[in-house]
Amino acid sequence: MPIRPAPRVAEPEVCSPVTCKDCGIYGLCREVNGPDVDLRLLETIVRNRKLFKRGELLYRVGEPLRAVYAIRSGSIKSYVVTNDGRVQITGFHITGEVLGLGALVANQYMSEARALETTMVCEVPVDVLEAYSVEVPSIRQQMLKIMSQEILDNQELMLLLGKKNSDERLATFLLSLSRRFQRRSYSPTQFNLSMSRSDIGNYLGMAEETVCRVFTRFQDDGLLATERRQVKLLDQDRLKSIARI
Amino acid sequence: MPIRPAPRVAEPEVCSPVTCKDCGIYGLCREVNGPDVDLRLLETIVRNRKLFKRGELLYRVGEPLRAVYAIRSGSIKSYVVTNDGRVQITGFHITGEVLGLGALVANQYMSEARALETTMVCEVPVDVLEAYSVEVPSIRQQMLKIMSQEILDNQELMLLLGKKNSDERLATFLLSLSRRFQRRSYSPTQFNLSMSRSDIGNYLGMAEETVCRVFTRFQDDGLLATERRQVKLLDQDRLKSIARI
DNA sequence: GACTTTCACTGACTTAGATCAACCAAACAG
DNA sequence: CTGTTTGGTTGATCTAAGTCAGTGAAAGTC
Repeated sequence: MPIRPAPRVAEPEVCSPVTCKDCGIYGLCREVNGPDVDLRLLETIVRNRKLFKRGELLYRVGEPLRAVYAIRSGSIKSYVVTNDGRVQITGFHITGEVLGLGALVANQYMSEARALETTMVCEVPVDVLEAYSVEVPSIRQQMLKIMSQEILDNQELMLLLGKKNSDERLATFLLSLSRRFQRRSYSPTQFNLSMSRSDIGNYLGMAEETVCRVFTRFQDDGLLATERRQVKLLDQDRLKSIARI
Repeated sequence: MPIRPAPRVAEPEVCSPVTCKDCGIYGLCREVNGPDVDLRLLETIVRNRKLFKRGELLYRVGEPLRAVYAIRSGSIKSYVVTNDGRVQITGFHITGEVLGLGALVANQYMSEARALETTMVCEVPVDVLEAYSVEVPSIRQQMLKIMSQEILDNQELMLLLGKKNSDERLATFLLSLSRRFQRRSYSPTQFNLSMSRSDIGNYLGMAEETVCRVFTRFQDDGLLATERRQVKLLDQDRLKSIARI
């Protein structure tokens, strides 16, 4: 049996709320706060803060679109369900990201969304969003950009599920999270996973046990250090070559 | 070795073009041909027929959106490619279906599309489409409906790739094709597969050989009859229970 | 603080499906 | 018409990852 050092990593940092600058709808807020526009959107958004506890539902598939959500702090999972009850997680959303925009197409939510931990969101009612997307053209642009990123993310997940092995899947997952934390001004090398091993396995199409084993092997190989949900990436280059990014 | 009867199936029917009534953009054509609108859209569409031979490319990922396509006859595959060259087919499109609408979000194509056989399409230039979607509100509705179906199809594929075994995958695939042929007024029980076993395997995330083996087993079990690309579904109920639909 | 539940991890074993290799039939090219 | 290529099928073998079972640690709960 190989000796594994099981290196300690720092305590989880307090989950601080994102600044508006790092928020996915900052573009929207900034636009309506330009020289010639009033503060109504920002005010509406700021007034509509909502808190979801771990496990609470934001919306269900098929429900009429009420609002889209920007995550100020915390994290959320999106998933779809078969008629025989099997679940496929289709995305994790972290602080600063926006979800629910896919619902704009059909005017109803296309998936279910559930908080992974205590999560504070800015709720943007759809009528407010639509009114402003008419008044301020670049809001429309911003929304389309987020929606097209959603399509690309889905395609990337299809590729991962259809064509990658377990090592590639987990490496891809960790590097994607890393990149997204960096974009929101968090550390790209050290972060806390708010989802369970089981959720990761579900998302990546592998068994929970396999997720654990790959984590352990990556740790043995000096690629990263983990302690439960705290992760420290030690060799991003090698992870990239494993993920084939 | 079990004796397999290898039942004969009828010759492939001639691939006849879809009637406008069965076409995915019929709603659009009909709208602009209502009592108070002129014939410009239909004329534009009918004038812009294009023929693609097997293997020819309709568009590449990243190319600026020029037009969307309605298939009059033939079939097309959409796919995405990793930077190391692996391919994941994300959809097959048959006669009567519309493709390219996903590109409206980012104003550029999100995947590559290639003809599986000699394929006749109605090309709808994006400026024509946009002009009419302003004039005729229900065209916008029709487009949104097709786009939301695309999102749902992607989610279904993620679920299939992440959570289903080989039998479920192939049964799901065949029943999905069957339903779509039926919608376009073709036989739901007997049809021609325009894609190779290798393409089916790629789409469903399984090896070509596994696709063959499952076809053979389904045939042995009396669920269907195949001869190369010609398929006859013999027991849709049992297929449904396998697919868990 | 004791009890229960949940979660992460590990080992032993099994298996679905991949890979490798070969063959045949149809389609195609000259 | 003949040689060549492509696509579909099958058998033999291998292996990556799933399943089952058990343990310990952490996090809730009363």
